[in-house]
This record gives sequence, structure tokens and C-alpha cells, in this order.
Amino acid sequence: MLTTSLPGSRNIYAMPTIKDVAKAARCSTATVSRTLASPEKVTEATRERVSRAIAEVGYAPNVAARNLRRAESKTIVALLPDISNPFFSEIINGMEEVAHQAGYQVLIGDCEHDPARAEAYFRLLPTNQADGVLLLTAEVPVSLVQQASAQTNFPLVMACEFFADIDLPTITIDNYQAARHAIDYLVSLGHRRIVTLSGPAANPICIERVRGYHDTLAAHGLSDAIHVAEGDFGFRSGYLQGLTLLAPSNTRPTAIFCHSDEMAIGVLKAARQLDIPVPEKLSVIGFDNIGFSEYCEPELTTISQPRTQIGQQAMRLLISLIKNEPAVRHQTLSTQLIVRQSTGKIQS
Amino acid sequence: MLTTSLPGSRNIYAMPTIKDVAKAARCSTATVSRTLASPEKVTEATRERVSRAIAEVGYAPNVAARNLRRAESKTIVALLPDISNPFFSEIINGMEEVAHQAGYQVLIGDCEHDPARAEAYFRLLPTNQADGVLLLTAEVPVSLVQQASAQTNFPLVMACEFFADIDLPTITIDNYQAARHAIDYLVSLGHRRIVTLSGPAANPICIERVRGYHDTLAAHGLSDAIHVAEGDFGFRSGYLQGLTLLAPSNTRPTAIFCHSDEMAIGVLKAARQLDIPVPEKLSVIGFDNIGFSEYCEPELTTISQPRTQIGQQAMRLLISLIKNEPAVRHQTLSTQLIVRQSTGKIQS
DNA sequence: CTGAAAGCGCTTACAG
DNA sequence: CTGAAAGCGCTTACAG
Repeated sequence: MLTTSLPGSRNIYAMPTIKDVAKAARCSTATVSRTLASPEKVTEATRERVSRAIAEVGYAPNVAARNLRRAESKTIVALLPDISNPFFSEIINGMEEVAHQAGYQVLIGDCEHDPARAEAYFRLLPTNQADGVLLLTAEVPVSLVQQASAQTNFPLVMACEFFADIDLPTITIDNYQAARHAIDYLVSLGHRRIVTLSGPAANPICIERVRGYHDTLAAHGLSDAIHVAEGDFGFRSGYLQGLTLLAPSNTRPTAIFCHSDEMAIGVLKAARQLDIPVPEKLSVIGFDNIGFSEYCEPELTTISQPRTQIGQQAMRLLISLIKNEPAVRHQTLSTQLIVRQSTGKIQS
Repeated sequence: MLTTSLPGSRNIYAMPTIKDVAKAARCSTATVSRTLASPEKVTEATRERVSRAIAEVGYAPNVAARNLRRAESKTIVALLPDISNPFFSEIINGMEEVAHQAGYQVLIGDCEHDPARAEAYFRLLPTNQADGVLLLTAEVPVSLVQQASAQTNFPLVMACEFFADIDLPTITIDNYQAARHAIDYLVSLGHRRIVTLSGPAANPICIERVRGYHDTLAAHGLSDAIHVAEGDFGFRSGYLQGLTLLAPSNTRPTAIFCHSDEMAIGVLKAARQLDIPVPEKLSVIGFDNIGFSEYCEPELTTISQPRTQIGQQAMRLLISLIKNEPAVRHQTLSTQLIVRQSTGKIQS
């Protein structure tokens, strides 16, 4: 073992480098490098000698050096609005699966709904710490995204969410149709007073879902009953809005379409507290089909998104962009209405 | 803008480097570097000239180059057993807060209960891609941990979990006392047939909790009633074990102490299905106080861990180790029994 | 306080 | 197929 002379290093012993391997294999560092990067360019004899030498000295390539030389980081930043939202875990699994297979790492950037955080993560690209950004939130400074999307060397893909006025490569679901499907179902059960509990009103996916809600009611001649309340996707906002929406009144809704399962579960709690039986007197539909939706009382009717697939496809698309390969810039994946016990026929 | 000559680079335009700044500021690259790293070593005039030049050319330091030179990565790997467990989100927040403040990034390594994954993440250290590992799972190859802990240049901290026979720097709670507390409480409510629904039996924290359960029952002369079932911390295993444990019989338990909230919520579903009213005929205690525990029916009595604090302290400890600063190698943080509606006096 | 120079550990175009 | 050499973009001990 060599002692390192690099001041400031916390290691007392230096790791073996490619030079040590070259010496042990009695070849040049170029050959060692080639053996690792493109073994087919090297004779089998050399390959074996180098492999043995690598094992012998305990060599592991210094990735910082490789990254510097290759001007890449093999790292993808995935920006989430909030890591505590269980909706994202399967998407993350999907992304990581594809990324790892392609030799990329995924750095998860939890923005905690703070655009400043997002900005800090964007800066990883110009500093060579990331090769691309996978946006799973629209809560980022729009100017930043516009800038990035205008650059040719800023690979950026959006999944789940989108911007109404920036044409980013996107993997998404059809939020409009999903909402229509949910509302059609409620109407078919006999509901006439259907409220939407939306996520943040400015959020494009919520706007799409509200539009689907609008149009479906209109199609059924129920435009007078349109009522949209706003939450933040979380349990608590669902509970609080539930208490308000379900307060005793002649026009109490008989059904609530929620833009997230967490909000729907909050509404269920409010209904319980107000002694409103679900689904007898109130139907509730959620969105996302998180694991918890099967364990709440009653089990939640909800719209399922192909989360693993969203993660996989978004990552595939991003990697294609990074490699300058041709790719389909937009994909819309399908959703499914999962009927459980929180919805039922209207009982007047 | 210069065109880059680096083959294989996907950028058409090279980013400005420290040389460009030096030229614009009419000084050496050393001075630019110093202005950035230790401004106090540079006159104010120079500092200003350099700052202007940086803004002018749009310079951002290439972190891969810095990392190579400094032999550090400013990255921490945090290994989780399973990112979909909501227990970890606040811990992650706590870790990231401290890490970011100290200039470190956190790479979250989701091991998906697969030791091979953990091994891949461990390899980030010798390849200079990470400066330390924060272990939040014991599901890693023990030999790897032993090796790592024997090395002086492998900063490693464990949080939440621990190994019975490896003395790692650790931030943890007192699982034994937490269990005693829960069981004492159930006994005080009149329960005599108390079952523990444990996590994986080999898991040291579960062993500690089971020990607390044992000792408390013994202290109350209830050793005959000891019964431990095993789950995997998830909803489904709680539900399935609940169906088994609660099947009609004279010795059906009147209380179940679960090693996770998810399992407790699964048990609640099983009880509902079997028409066993909670808490009238069955008390259930969870562990962790995840957000969902307030929204299930009935609201869950559970043991709360200071999750944010665990994340913060673990990261502080790890960074101290990386910097070779003195640090307290073991900390035990306190827990709290949160009584809600899933527990009550025994009604025979 | 500042600059010239060496060097971190790789990779790759070029020549043989 | 292989090697010598240049260079990726920084940082820092050394000298002035």
C-alpha cells in the first residue's frame, strides 16, 4: 500500500490506481483502461493478465476521474414534490430499475414543495454532477424549465405532471379522460350532487381533471351542480375540506371525487366523524391507488395509474435524450377505475 | 463559446472553465480557485474582479474535477430497506437538512430488501462516489459491514436498526423499553392475553421488542400467555396474521402489539372483517406513528419515534466521522406512547 | 497576496 | 493489438 501525499485527504492509505494494475500486469494504463471499457479490443491473454492484476491489487476505478475525463456523471436527478407521498415509491422503483440497467444512478431530489430546492438540483447539470433531470413536479421555477428546455444539452423529461405552455418530453396519463370516467361512473350510480376535491388549483393535472369533471356534468345536464373545492393532496386537507363539504345542509354532496387517495381517506374520516355512512349516504373516489387505499374503511374506489411503467418509460426516454438517440417525445399511459367499497348507488 | 474537442461528449458547447474566468479577470486560475474556496486569502479588489468575471462568463465549477482533486465526493449514501415504507420519509428529511447544510448530497439507496443491492451501494465508497454510508437497514451482507467497520477510512453510521454483534456508531431508540411501555399499558387496561406481532424474527430491533414483551409479561406473572407471531412490517402481513390470530377460539388474544403501524392497520382490517369491535373486544398498538395512523378506523394507538431527529443526529454523527472530528458514537433517543382509539379497557 | 507548476486518476486519438 | 502522451478541470504546496 502506498501512503498518499494528497493533502486534505482523509484516507491514510491510497487506493490502488490504474497504474498499480498496469505495473502488476506489465502493460500500459491504456491497456488496463481498454480491458475495462472495451474488452473486445484486447487479446484474451492480455485480458486475463489484467483481470488477475485487478483482483491482485484490489483495484476499483476512481469514478470521479472517469467522469471528469468522459464529461459525464452517469447520474440522473429525479425531482419529487414531496418524498413522503407514497404515490412516488413505485415510480421510483421503475425509474431505478431502468437507470441501473443502463449504468446510471438516480439522485432523488425532494423539493418539499419549495421551488428554491428545485433550482439547487437543476444546478447539478452545469456542474457536471448530473446528466439529466426527470421532473415529477411542476412546482419548479418556470423560467428555469424554459431555459433548460431551450438548451440542446439539457436532457429533461417530465412525468405525471406537465406544463400547459412548455412542450417538454412527457410521460403522462390522460387526466381528462380519467376524470370523465370517474364522474360518468358516479352519475351512472344515480349521483347528481357531485363535488370535486381538487389538488392545488393551479396544477395542470388538476385543471385537466376539473375540466373532465365539468364536461361530464355538462354532458349529463348537471352543470348547475358544479362545485370544486381545493386541497393540497394530503390527508389533512381532505379531512378539513370533508368537514366543510359535508356539514349538514340540503345541498350536501352525495359523492366526492378526490384528486388523491390521501384526500379521499381524509374525507372518509370526516364522514365517519359526522356519522355519514359510506357508501350508503356518500360515495368517495380517490386517485392513485396507493397501498393504503385497500386498508382504509371502507376500502377506497380509486383510479389506478401504471406507476412502475411511468417510471420506467420516463427513464427510458430521458436516457435516449442523453444519448441523442431518437425517441417518442410524448407517451400517454392508460388508467383504470378500481371499484371497491366507498362508492355505491344513491339512496335517497 | 468554445467548441469542445472531447470526443464522446454530448455537449456541443463547452462550459466555461476556471481558465476562462482567469482570463476575464486577468489573474491566474489559482486566484480564481482561492476566491471561491477561501475568499479571505484574496484582496477585496481581486475578489470583486473575479466575481464579476464569473458572472460575465457564466462559470460554474466542474464538481467532478474538484472531487477528483480533493479525493472526496461530498455525497452520502443512505441505505433503506424499502423506500415505500412511509416511516422513512421524515428521517430522510432530517438527514438531508443536515447534509445540505454541510455541503453534502444524499444518495438514497433503496435496497428493496435485497442484500445484493446494498453491496452495490457500498461499492460507491472505494470508487470515490461517496464519502460515507448511513445504514437504515440491517438487511445487508454482514461480512461487508464487518469489513467496513474494521477500516479506518470507511465512515459508517447506523440508525434505527443495529447489529447485535458489531459495534457500529449508532443512533437508535430503546426498543426494549418502548415495548415494555406498550405492554405495561395493555396490562394496566386489564389485558391478559396479549400477542406480539413481530417484524422479521431475526431483526435485532424486533428481538429487543420481543424481549421487552417477554419480560413485562413475566413481571406480571403472565409468562404462560406469551405468543409471538411474525410478519414483515407491511400491511398485508398484518392483515393475514390478524385473520389467523383472531380466528374464533377461547384463547383469542384481547390485545395485539404490532411492530409497525402498517401491520397494526392490517390487523384492524382483519378485525373488521371478523366483526371484532376495536377497542371493545380487541386492543391494537402499532409502532412508528406514521401519518396514516391518524386516519385509519379507529385511530391507532402507537409508539412514536423522533424520526426527524434520528435523521439529523445520524447525519451529524456521520459527517463528524468523515471529518475525523470527535463524536459521541452512540445515542439513544426517546420514544412516546401515543394513546388514540384502538386501545381500551378489557370488556369480558 | 499571487502565480507557475505539478498532479489527482482516468480515457482516447494517434502512431506503430 | 498496444503504448506514449496529452488532457479533462480543478486545487494547493511552494516560492516570491
